[in-house]
Amino acid sequence: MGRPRRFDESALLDAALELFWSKGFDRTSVEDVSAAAGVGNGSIYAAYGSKMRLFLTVFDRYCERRTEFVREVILSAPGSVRSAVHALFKAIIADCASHPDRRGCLMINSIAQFGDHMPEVVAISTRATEQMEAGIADRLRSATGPDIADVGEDRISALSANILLVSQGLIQLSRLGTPAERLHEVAEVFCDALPFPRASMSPVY
Amino acid sequence: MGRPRRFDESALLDAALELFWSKGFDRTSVEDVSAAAGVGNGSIYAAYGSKMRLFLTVFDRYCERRTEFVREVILSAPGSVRSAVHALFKAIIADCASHPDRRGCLMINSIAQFGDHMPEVVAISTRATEQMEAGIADRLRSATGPDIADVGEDRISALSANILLVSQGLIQLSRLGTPAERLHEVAEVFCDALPFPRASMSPVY
DNA sequence: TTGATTGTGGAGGCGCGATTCCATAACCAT
DNA sequence: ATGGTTATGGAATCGCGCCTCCACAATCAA
Repeated sequence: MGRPRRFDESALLDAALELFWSKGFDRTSVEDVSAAAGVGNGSIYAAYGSKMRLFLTVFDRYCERRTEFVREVILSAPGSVRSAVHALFKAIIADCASHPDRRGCLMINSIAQFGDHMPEVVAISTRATEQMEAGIADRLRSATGPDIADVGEDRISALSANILLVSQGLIQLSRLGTPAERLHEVAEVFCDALPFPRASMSPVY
Repeated sequence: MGRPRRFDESALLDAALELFWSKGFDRTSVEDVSAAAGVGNGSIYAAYGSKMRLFLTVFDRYCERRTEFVREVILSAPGSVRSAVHALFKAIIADCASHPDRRGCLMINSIAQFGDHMPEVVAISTRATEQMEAGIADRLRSATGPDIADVGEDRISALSANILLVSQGLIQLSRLGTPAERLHEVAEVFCDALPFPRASMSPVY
């Protein structure tokens, strides 16, 4: 055993996330990360090997958190399926509003920038997307009692993907400066169209 | 009057578009554009001043074409509103499939990359988005006869935004390698949920 | 204590690519 | 034809940032 690591890895990754997310990969230099985290770049390269691998580590961490966030919101939301989806959109919109710089979602941003030449980014994103869809699908199934709705199992998956897709679309819209009210309107229209019974007519689960 | 421009500006912009779109802004050098278009970089700088202004010119051109594409598809689609929306998604998915490199949509990519520090990109994107939404809204109104559907004018706008948002989401999904069949399923589920009468029950316009 | 091993951070190498320069060419007006 | 003006494209500049290097520090085993 040699000298133990002195820097706080979690803090370093958080600092790097803040920079990569707010400024973007190219506009963030390793020096920036080094300065923000108070860690010499030698240590960073010893630990991660390259700027890109540092990014991938940060990105994976972000996607895991994001996945957990979506699953947590949709799965813990009480009431009808429609209200749960509504809660998801509301949480997403609130999350967007919490970033005044309109930085959007790092996963979406990274797919846009690296999707065509960084297989790792695609792999991590695909995995996260699948897990989020699975969480949404689990929640949707809570309303597929025989007398509740006629949403077949085969459509649950596509519908889950659709819901996730809309939530990502809302984030994209927010990047253009669309006010939260407008986002809520768009989300509302979608919720209204969901093939599930109205909240007022469904039992409380 | 001095010496006239020798190079074909349209060809230059198309060459630059191909590079910026397929490789991304940062991974495309001005030399690349110069070589691809057969135009010396001196001419490029004389005409556009900087790489970024060249990009903005290209980007604006792309957004106009994209806007026209969406408007053309949705407005010229015959039949019910639902089938028109379906046609839009189908066209979008086909367009994605025509790019085996899964490059996505330059507008979405650019918002992701420049949305937070390039006001021009946001402005161009916002304008394009508004025009696309307006086109979709026009098409939706073709079914708002008193006895057809009860979609209020106030919801037309939100619904239009929603439809556009889904089509952009489909593009994003395609970047992860989602097969066209799956995209069609997701689009289908959305179309089915639209608050318009079923195609089989509505008159042919 | 001492040697082996691994972490640390700052200084510097080094290549890449945006931008500028410039000698030359093409065109118009006179 | 000639001078004024603008276009051209290749060469040169120049700064930035990824990455490497290295002297030094901290820990453990013996």
